Amino acid sequence: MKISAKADYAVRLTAELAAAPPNTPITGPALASAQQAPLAFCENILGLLRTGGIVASRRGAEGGYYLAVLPTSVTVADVIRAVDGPLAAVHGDAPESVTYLGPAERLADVWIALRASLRDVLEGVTIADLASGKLPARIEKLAARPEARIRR
Amino acid sequence: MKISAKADYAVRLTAELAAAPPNTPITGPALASAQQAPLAFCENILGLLRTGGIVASRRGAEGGYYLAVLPTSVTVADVIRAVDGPLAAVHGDAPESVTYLGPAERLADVWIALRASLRDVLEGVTIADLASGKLPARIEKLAARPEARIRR
DNA sequence: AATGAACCCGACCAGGTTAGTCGAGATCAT
DNA sequence: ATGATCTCGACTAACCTGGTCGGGTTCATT
Repeated sequence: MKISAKADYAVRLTAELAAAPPNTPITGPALASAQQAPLAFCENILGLLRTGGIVASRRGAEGGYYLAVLPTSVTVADVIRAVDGPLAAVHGDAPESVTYLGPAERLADVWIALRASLRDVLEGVTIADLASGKLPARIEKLAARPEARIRR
Repeated sequence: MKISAKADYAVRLTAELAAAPPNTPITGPALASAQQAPLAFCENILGLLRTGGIVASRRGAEGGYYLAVLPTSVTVADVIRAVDGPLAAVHGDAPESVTYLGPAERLADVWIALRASLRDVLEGVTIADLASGKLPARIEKLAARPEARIRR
């Protein structure tokens, strides 16, 4: 249940692209330094985002990376799936494909509910939301709950 | 964003203990075979659950493992935390302790909302719920949503 | 056409985590 | 006392994650 460095960087880089004027490529080094992230790893991730259809790139001089889709139509979930694969998996398999015995029988439904709840958050926030600083009310409300900020 | 084998097994083993009559120890081998899980690994996990205060054990003949707390008062979240540590972390750190620059600034709130939503599910299901097969209405509803079962 | 800036892509590496093993020692029934 | 039973912590092998490196390709500019 942890958010990988790859996913974290991927979302940050995509947000950075969404904040720039459309169709003007930004170079890898510029992106990496804007988010204070290691360059080589960033270009690695940008490659994944490209094969995932989220960003596009132009080579050569005046080249760089730019969004391949409208920032309003790509969600945080899309970005994470592009670099990490499916959002939730129980040691490799999809939650709906595992079966349990005896008293644990209903556990599959817990994992499925968990994934649904993950999706509700991650598919509810677009990259445009993030870049503009205006999160949807549902998300703001969840994040603002007093107990949401304590460690546990 | 994946559920570890350790967490999965831990919940299953705890459910198995909850289904047995209280205070009668169940042996490691019995637990492992009931859930068709590798024995040595199970005993490893049971050790973690013991230091986490969720199960207790008695050695020697007629020994085994039993719940250290009421099954109605331990949640799935408690079990996972006992074996895997904090529920959500962004590459090692707590979500509320990371800070982001520029267009990614609000990302921390997304991660916090995500964790809150995780908790709502995992702290809402007790081991007793699971073992009895009666999940809380909120969870049932989430799991039953038609789109909850498709892969994506 | 030459130049140089920039992406592309795979190989590589270290360290940590994960899944799983094993033997030694503790405990209890008889 | 004995021996069967079971716990328990140290150990390992494989894999994944985060991260690097270098050579090759592409393309705007001059």
